[in-house]
Amino acid sequence: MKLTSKGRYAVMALVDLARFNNINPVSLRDISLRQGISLDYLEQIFSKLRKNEIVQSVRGIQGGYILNKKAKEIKLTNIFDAVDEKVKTVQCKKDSKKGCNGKATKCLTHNLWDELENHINDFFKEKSLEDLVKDNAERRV
Amino acid sequence: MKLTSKGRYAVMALVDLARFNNINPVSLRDISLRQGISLDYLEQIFSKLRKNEIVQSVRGIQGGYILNKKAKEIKLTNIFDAVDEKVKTVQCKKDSKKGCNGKATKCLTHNLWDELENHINDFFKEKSLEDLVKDNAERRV
DNA sequence: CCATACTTGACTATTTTAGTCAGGTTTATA
DNA sequence: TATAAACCTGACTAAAATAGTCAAGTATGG
Repeated sequence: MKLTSKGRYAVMALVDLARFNNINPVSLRDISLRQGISLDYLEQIFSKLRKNEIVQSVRGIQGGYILNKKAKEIKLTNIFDAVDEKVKTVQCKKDSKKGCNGKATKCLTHNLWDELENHINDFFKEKSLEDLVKDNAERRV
Repeated sequence: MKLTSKGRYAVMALVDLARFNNINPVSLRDISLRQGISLDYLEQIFSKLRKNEIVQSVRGIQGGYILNKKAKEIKLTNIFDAVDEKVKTVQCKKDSKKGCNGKATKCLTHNLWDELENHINDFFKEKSLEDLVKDNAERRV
């Protein structure tokens, strides 16, 4: 059970961005350098974040990205949704009327995995970008 | 972020086993048929469960496996440990004195991932096999 | 003594991840 | 209005992890 780096990077980059947000757009190049994430990969990630209206892009020289909402209103769950980082505990279709794996009944542990999924998602729904900026203030270099 | 089938199968198989446990050893063949898990794969999984003293094997005709402790005392966390299902949210070494990714400081979101890991592990520590048997009683066929 | 059941370890196809690479387009500003 | 800085897009791929399979055992109860 592990987090993929796409989800992790998305959050790292947004926290980075959120810290400078009120001043100017932040370029991906800067985030790339500060966070040690490949620029090309960041572009993929930010493309999704923009489509999901988490960030806005500012083109041209001195351009970059800014948050599209207040940091308080951006929850982890929004970020993960945007980059397709999903919590998957079962293989069986969630909403199928049938049971799991073609059986008539639910698999023995179906409820457990649902519960686990909810438990994790609750965490994601609570945490906002603002919380992260506050909690994790890294000393400037 | 997803659960691997090794961990899921281990739990499914143990719940199946726990339901018949007081009567006779349960053969992997039966579990395989009931749960739709390949016998060979189950053998790999049970080998680890046995080494970690979650189950005992009973050889010979009418043999199989029985739980090595009371269902109440077997927590999800024990099962996942046994089959190497680990919760991994960070890539950086957990106990390294240095920061993450060779930097001097912790990465911006390090605390967050630690918190998430703990949140998930708490869930695993609470749930016992007994809980699962009670919660998920599947109607016999 | 042998069928049943467990045991072990090597092997492999598939899928996913974590990017790279190439070739754009847009826009601020000098 | 030229151009450099920045974003945008999609195809491609190496490496790792996953989810098993396969083969060849060993132990034991009846």
